[in-house]
Formats: sequence, structure tokens, C-alpha cells
Amino acid sequence: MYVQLQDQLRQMINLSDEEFKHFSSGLTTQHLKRKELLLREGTICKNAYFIVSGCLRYYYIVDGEERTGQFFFENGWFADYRSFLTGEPSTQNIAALVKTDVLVLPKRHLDNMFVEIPKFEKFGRLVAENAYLGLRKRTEMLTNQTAEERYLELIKQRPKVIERIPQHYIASYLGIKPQSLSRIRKRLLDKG
Amino acid sequence: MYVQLQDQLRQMINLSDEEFKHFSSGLTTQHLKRKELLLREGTICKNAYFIVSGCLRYYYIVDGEERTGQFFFENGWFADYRSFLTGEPSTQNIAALVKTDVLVLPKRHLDNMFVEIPKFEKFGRLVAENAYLGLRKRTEMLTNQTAEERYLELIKQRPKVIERIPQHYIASYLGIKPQSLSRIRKRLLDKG
DNA sequence: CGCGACGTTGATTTGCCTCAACGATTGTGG
DNA sequence: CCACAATCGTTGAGGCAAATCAACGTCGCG
Repeated sequence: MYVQLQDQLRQMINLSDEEFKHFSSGLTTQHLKRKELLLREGTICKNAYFIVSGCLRYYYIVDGEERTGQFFFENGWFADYRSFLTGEPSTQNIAALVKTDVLVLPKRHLDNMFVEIPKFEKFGRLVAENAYLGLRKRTEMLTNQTAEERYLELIKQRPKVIERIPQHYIASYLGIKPQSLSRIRKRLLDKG
Repeated sequence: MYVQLQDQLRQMINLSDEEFKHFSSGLTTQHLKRKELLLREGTICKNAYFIVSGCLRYYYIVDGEERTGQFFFENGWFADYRSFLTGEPSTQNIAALVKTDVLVLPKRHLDNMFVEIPKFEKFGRLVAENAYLGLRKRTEMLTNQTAEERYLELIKQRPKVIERIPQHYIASYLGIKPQSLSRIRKRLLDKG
């Protein structure tokens, strides 16, 4: 169960088996059915999650309309990082797109790790840095490219998303309406 | 010179005078004239900067057109954080809007600090977390609000920007053309 | 003084949205 | 296993916010 996690951690920091055991003793597992919510808007995100298998989507509501912030697949960490860091209520919902298994890392446990095993500060730093880089990529995509360019780039960079995710979620991830994505696809077909 | 910096650091981590001295011994100062560039697109951002006085803008070019990413004022850290972290060439330019003094923190020195004074890992983490939160706020502003709402929010949240920055830079920061900002302002005047 | 940078205003275009209708597919209860 | 509803993707008509193209007045500075 923890093998994937240990591999992933090893890429960031050097932990002894002892230390890893101490860390992983604070984790629990959670199983999600399709469409089940892991986090609901308005609650405080007190855990980070490591996806062992499956696929999650986070989204928020603006004017009664869902907007998809990101999709997450196996072997990744995630949380509503803003709420996780600040302790403010989340504005996000996190839902399983398919049957999904996650490991649960309580913020409290991570905060303890920072103190008990100072090496974890580096882990915390690397996670934050990666979160920044990921968000930056996404922001630049949304602000510098047209909807069609964003769609083409998504096909190129993350074919998994195209294959595994329903089209209306992809549209909302791209920041457009399902109708618009449908028209873009048609335009591309007519061309190519 | 370093007093502002020491105050700012103390809000994040507890450093002895010794440790602060060791840290600050690796810094240098740099003076910028109005319009002078601190970082040019295509170069690698090997330093972080602490603004002692003045005001900077970072921007990048898309289709021959400047887009303003952010403005920075006194007592803040900044860099092209993506390039700084990854070592890839920057896509940003950083320019002084007025006469500006900065402290220069070489990445190499910071990396040494991480090793020599492990407390600095916490500093690194907090900086990364703040960078994430700032970017997230900006992203949500750009994607969830209309141009007019963004402008009104900017007035409310960062009046300094409105007062100190030319209008066409503000437009590019808001993600619109100067003409559009001019029309928005007119519309607001006609109303109120 | 004369030039360039800046802000404003008008006319037109454009990319995406809204509203609406309609097949195809999926899922569910009888 | 079928009938019906809900969900999903497609397509058409029309609308709107901001972009584009263009012209013009003003200000500051070399």
C-alpha cells in the first residue's frame, strides 16, 4: 500500500525506514465511490491526499455553475492547498470521477513532522514549489492562449485527460462552455 | 540598510544575530534607475530580490505585446520564481518603474543556507507557500471576474497600484487593452 | 519647439456566451 | 427486458464584452 508513496517521497528527501514508518503511521486510507465527495465547499481542508489509484476532480461554483480547477491521477499529492495552508474554509469541492483509493495525511501530522523530523521542511518546500509551478503553468495557459490553443495543448500535454474525462468537464477545465468545445472540435475536424 | 529585511525575516523564522549576519553577508545591493531592467527575458533568474525602496513591474511578451504579471513595492521579496526554481530561462522581464534599491540574494547563497542553517528550509517553504497563495488569488481574479470587477477590486485592494502606476500598465495587468480600460472608467464615471 | 508617449473616443469585428431545440446514450425502476 | 427519464453532446440563431483599427488631443521632455 505504501510502496508507491515511499518511492514518491524518496525522490524528494532521504528518509530512513524508521522515519518513513513514523511518517506513514500517521496516515489512513480512504475509499471513494464514483461521484463521492472528498471535500465539500465551506469546510476546512485539514488533510492532504495521496492518490493510490483512481482519479479526482476539483471544482468550485461561480453563479451556480461548476468550474473545474484541476484533475488528479495516481501517484500525486493534492489538497485544496489554499485552505490547507491558511485554515480558511475551502471554496472547492473535490470529487472522485471513478472508484478511487487515497491515503490521508492530516495537516496536524504534517506539522508534527516539520518539528520532529526537520527534513520534512524540505518536503514541504518542494511540495509548495511544485504547487506554484503547476498553478503558474495553468494560469499562463488560461490567460495567454485562445480556447482552441488550450484544447490542442491539452491533447498534446495530457492525453490522459482527453481519454478518461467526459467532455463537459474538459470544457469547464478549459474555461469554456460545452457548446463552445463542441464547436471547436467540429472546426478542427473540418480543417484536419 | 538591512533593518527592514531583518524585521521581515523575523516574522517568518527565529534567527540569532549570528545567523542573520551570516545570511546577510551573502547579499549585495543594487540601484536601479527608472526603466532599467533587473532581469531580461531569456536569461536565467539566479537571484531573488528584496525591495528596499521603489517599485518594480514584471512583464512578458506575447505576440509582440507586453503583458504585466505583477507590480512589487517596498519590503517584498520577488524573483521570476519559475526560472529561479527550475533554472530554465526566464520568460519575464523585470523593470524598475521608478528609482529603486534592492538587495540581491543569489540562489547559490540561499541553497547554502538551506544546508548550513536548516531553519532556512522553513523560510523557503513559507516563501513558496506565499507565492502560491498570491498567484492563486491573481488567477482567480483573472478567471472569475469581468474586467470591470477586476478594476474595482484593484482600486479597493491595492490603491497603491492605482495611484503610482500609469494606466496602460494597469490595463495590461488587468488583462485588457488600454482602450478598454478607458471605456470602463468612463462607464463608471457616467454611472457614479 | 517638435516628437513621442499616453489617454480618449468612434466604428467595426470577433470569440465566446446564451437560449433553445434535438438526437444519442446511459441508467433505472417496473 | 423494456420504457422512460436523465445526461451528454451537437447544432442553430442571436447577443455582448472586449479586441481591433483608426484618428485625435494633451502633456512632458529632449
